[in-house]
Amino acid sequence: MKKISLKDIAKMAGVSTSTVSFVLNGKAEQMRISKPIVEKVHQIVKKSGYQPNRVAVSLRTGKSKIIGLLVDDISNQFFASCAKFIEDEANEYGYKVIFCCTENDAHRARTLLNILNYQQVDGFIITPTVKMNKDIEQLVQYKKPFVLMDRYFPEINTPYVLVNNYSGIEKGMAHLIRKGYKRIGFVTVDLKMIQMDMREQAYKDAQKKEQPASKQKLLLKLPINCTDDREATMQTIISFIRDTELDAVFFATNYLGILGLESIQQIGLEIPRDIAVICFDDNDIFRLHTPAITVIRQPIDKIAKSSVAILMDQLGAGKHKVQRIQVEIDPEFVVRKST
Amino acid sequence: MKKISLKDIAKMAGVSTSTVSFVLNGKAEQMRISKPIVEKVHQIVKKSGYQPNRVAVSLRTGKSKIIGLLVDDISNQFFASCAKFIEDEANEYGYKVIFCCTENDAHRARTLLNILNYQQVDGFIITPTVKMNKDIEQLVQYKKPFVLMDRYFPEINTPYVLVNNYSGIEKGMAHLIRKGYKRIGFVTVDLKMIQMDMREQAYKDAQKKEQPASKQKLLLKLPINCTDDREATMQTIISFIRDTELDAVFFATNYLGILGLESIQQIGLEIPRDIAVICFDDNDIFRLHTPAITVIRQPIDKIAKSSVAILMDQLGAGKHKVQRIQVEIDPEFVVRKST
DNA sequence: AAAGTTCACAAAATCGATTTAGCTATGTAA
DNA sequence: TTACATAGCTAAATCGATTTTGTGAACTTT
Repeated sequence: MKKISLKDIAKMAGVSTSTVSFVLNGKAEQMRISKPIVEKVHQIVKKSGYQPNRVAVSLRTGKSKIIGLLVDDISNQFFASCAKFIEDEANEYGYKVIFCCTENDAHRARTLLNILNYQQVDGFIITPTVKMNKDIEQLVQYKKPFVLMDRYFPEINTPYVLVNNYSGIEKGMAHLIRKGYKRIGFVTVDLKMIQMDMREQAYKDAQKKEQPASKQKLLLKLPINCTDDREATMQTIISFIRDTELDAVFFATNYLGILGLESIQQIGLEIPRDIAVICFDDNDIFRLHTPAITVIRQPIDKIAKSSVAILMDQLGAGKHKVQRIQVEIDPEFVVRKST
Repeated sequence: MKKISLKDIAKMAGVSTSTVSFVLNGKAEQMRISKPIVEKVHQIVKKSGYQPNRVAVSLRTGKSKIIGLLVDDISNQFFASCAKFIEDEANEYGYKVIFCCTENDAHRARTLLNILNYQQVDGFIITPTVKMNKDIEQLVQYKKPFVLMDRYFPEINTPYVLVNNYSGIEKGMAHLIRKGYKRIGFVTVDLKMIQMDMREQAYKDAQKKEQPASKQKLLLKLPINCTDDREATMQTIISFIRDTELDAVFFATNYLGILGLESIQQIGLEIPRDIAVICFDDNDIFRLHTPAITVIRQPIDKIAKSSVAILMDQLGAGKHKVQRIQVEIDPEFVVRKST
C-alpha cells in the first residue's frame, strides 16, 4: 500500500494541510480552528489510521526522535542489559534507539558518531573509548546533546552517569579485610580510563591503609587487548596467583573475573578454601558458579534510567528537571560463597 | 555549527545543486558534466567535509538505510550476540540498526512494527512472537522487506533463517543413547512456536525409536511464563527429575538449562555421575560450569550474516544474489564433561 | 459608511536532498 | 542559411511534513 499522507487527510476533510497539521499538533485552539473542523479531522485521522511520516517531520523540525547508543560491544552482558533498559526508557519518551559497537576503537567511534550525526540522531548515550576525548569535546562545542555512561573524561566537563567505582572496591576490600584475608591480589586491565583508575586507586588506598609496610606488589595489570588471547592471559593470571601466594583475589571487571575463574580452575585451587574470589560487576556466571562468587553489582537499571533522563532533559523532552548531570550511583555489594 | 548543505557546496563551486548532486551520486558521466567541474566539486566536498543529510535523502528517495531489529529481549545473551553480528554486517552494507524488544508480546510487537514503519525503516529482521502471524502476513501483503530469525510460521511463506532444531536434538539424543543413558528426560517450554515444536518432535522421535514400549512420559513442558517465577519453576524441575528417576536430562533452551543446573545443584546430584546434562543453545555459563555442559550450539554468526544477506537482497543492496531465502543452519555439537 | 479588528482558515515558504524537464551555445546536416 | 542535434549545464518539481504569512468575510468602532 502507499501510505496516507497529510495531504490525503486534508483532501478527505476538505481543508488545507495546514489546518490538519495544526489540529494534529494541538495548535487548533491557538490557530482558532473551529470545533466542528477539529472533530472532523480527528475522526478522519482515526478512521484512516494515519500516522505522520517521521522522516518528513524530521526534515522540517530537525528532530528525529532517535538517539544513538554507542557502546563497546552490545554482546557484552553489561552493555546488553544497559541497552535493554535504555530502549525501554527511551520508548517512554517516544524515542527510538540506534546502536553501534565501537569495539573500543576511537577511530571507529568517530566514524560512527559522524554517520549518526548525519543520520540526524537527536542525541547520544556513549561509553567513550580511550582517546575519544577530542570527539567528546567536539560534541560539547557543537552543543550536541549527549551523556557519557560507565566512564568519563575528568578533564572535560560533560554529563555522565556511572557507578561509584571507588566506593565499590572500597566496600569489597573492607569485606575481605574484615574476613581476615591478608594477601589480597588485584587483577585489572590497563585501560587508561577513569573507571579503571578509580578501581585501582581504591584498591591501593585500602591496601596501604591495611599493610603500609608491604613491599610486594600484589597488583596485576593486564594489557588492554588481553581478551584477544584468552590462553595467554590465563597463563599470566595463573603465574600471578602462584607467584604471589594470594589468599584472596579481586578481579576488577567481569570478563577478568571469568578468565580468573577458569585460571583458578586450572591451577586446581578450591574457592574459598584455598583462595577467596571477589569481582567487580555481576554476571549470571558468578551467580551460578559453584561456589557462587561475591560481587560488586552495578545497578544497571538505575544507570540506564539516569542516562536517559539526563539526555532527555537536554533534548527538552524531560518529564521532570534533573538535578545533577554528573551522577555516580552507589554499587550494591552482594556477598556470596566465594569469600 | 550549522551543517554544510548541498546548496552551500553548489554556491562555493559556482554551480547548481543538481550538478553537485549528479557528481556525488556518480551520475556525472551520464549527465555529461565536464571533467573540470567534476573535479572542482569533489575537491570542495572533500575540503569542506560535507556529508549529505540522510533525512533529506530518505524523504526524497524513500530509503532510510536503516533496518529494524525486533527481538524478544536484547539483554538475552543469544539476541545480544545476534544484534552484534547483525549490526556489524549491516554496517558493511551501509545500513544502521534500530532495535526494539518485543518482550514476547504480540501487541507490543505490533506497535513497534508500526512505529518503525513510519520511522521509514527499509526492512526488518524479526524474531516473531506467538500470535504475530497476522502482522507478518501484513508485511508480506505490503511487500515490506523482512526476514524472520530463530523462528517462523510454517503456514506463511516468508524468508527465514534459523538453526536446524530437529537435527540438533537428534544429534544430542544419539550421543546420549550411544553413551548408554536409558532414562533421558526432556525439559521444554510450551511456547507454541515452530522451533520448540521441532525440538520436542525430535526428542519424541528419538525416544520412540529407542524405547518403543516405554510408557512413562519423561517430558516436562513448562508454561510459557515460567521464567517469571524462578523458584516455582525450579521446584517443578526438581520434582520432575526426582519422580522420573532420570539418568540424563536434555534442556530445550539455554535459560531452562540454567534453571536446570540450579535445580540439580539444589537436589545435590552430581553431574555426570548421578545425572547427565545436555542443553540446546550454548552459553558462557555452560562452558565455565563445573563440569562443563555438553551443548548444541547455534552458530549465531552464520544466522546473523545469513539474515542480513537475505534482507539486503530484498532491499536490492545485496552483494551477491542469495540462493535460498529459507535457511536452516546446521547446529554444532559441543561435547563437554556433563555427558 | 469608511476604516480597523477579529475570525477561521488557506497559501506558500521551508527543511535538504534527487530527478525530470528545460535552456543555451555550439556543431553539423540539408 | 535554416534546421536540427548534441553537449553541458540549470531551473523547477518533488518527497511530506511544519510554520509563517495572507486573505476574505464578518464584526466593531468612530
